Amino acid sequence: MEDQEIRKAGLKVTAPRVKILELLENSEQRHVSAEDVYRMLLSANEDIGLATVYRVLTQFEEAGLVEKHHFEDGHSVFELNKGKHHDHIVCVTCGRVKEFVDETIEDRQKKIADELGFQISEHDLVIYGKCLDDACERKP
Amino acid sequence: MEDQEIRKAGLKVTAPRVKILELLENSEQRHVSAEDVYRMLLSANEDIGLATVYRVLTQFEEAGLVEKHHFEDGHSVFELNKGKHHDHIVCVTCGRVKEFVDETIEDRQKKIADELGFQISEHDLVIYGKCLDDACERKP
DNA sequence: AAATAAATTGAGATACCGTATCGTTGAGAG
DNA sequence: CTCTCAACGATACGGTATCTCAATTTATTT
Repeated sequence: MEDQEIRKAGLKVTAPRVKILELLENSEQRHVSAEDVYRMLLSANEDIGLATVYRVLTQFEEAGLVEKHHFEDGHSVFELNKGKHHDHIVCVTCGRVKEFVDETIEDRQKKIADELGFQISEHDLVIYGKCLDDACERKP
Repeated sequence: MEDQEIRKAGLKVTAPRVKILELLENSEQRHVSAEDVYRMLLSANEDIGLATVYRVLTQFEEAGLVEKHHFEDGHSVFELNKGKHHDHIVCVTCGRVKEFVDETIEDRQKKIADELGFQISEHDLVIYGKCLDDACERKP
């Protein structure tokens, strides 16, 4: 049950939080924006304000339940935290997102930060490209 | 002379473009936001509108004269294009930015994109961390 | 050098994303 | 069940970036 996860995060179990968490868990796309979530809630006839969506997603992020990413187009997306770090590759045309992990890159990053006198808190590698999928089209 | 570069970019040589390019070339910081540029112009008693600053920077970007980067805090910065690709490491506290290049990482990226069926157009690796500089302080 | 056509400009309006405020509601401890 | 404080929805707001449009400027043509 979602209730447990929310409680564990130190948050009260409220309808919006449960609904949003459910939605994230059952969503087709792993990467959704706050607006996406809001629209999905409307479709589901849930009466939840946009401000609450942002609030809840931010709280979930602080609690480590979801991760937030800022892509170059200025769009922020949230995704359920699977607990495993990964980077993203985004199609510049259709917006499709894939995930990947590469130990070599991870190691090099640590080394570089070390050399430059930084203590890594996090990082974001995003590769932008054109995917070769047949259905790749610019979104409307 | 800046005129040449602007002309080569296919743009008319106008006062705002020359001033902005000069400013980028002589600026202390390599990484400046549009607002930064605007404020610098005001200080220099130039009568150039904010909209123009955005327009010119965007044109410069399209012409390849500058590069634009979107950091996680939602801040965009521009920097003169030295023609050489590099990535960034940003201090989460003081905002200091350093650049680096790592061939190993570059290679791995190409390989990953290949495997996932993407044709890389560009990429952005940003490492966020805490720098160990003595003067590191949160900005006012 | 003057005329002209096209591009560019500044000011302000506007769009956009995300945050803050505020009065109301409801979760959950006692 | 009652009470208190956190959480809520609505809406105003803030900062960044873009759009609109009349006025100006560029650079080409006379």
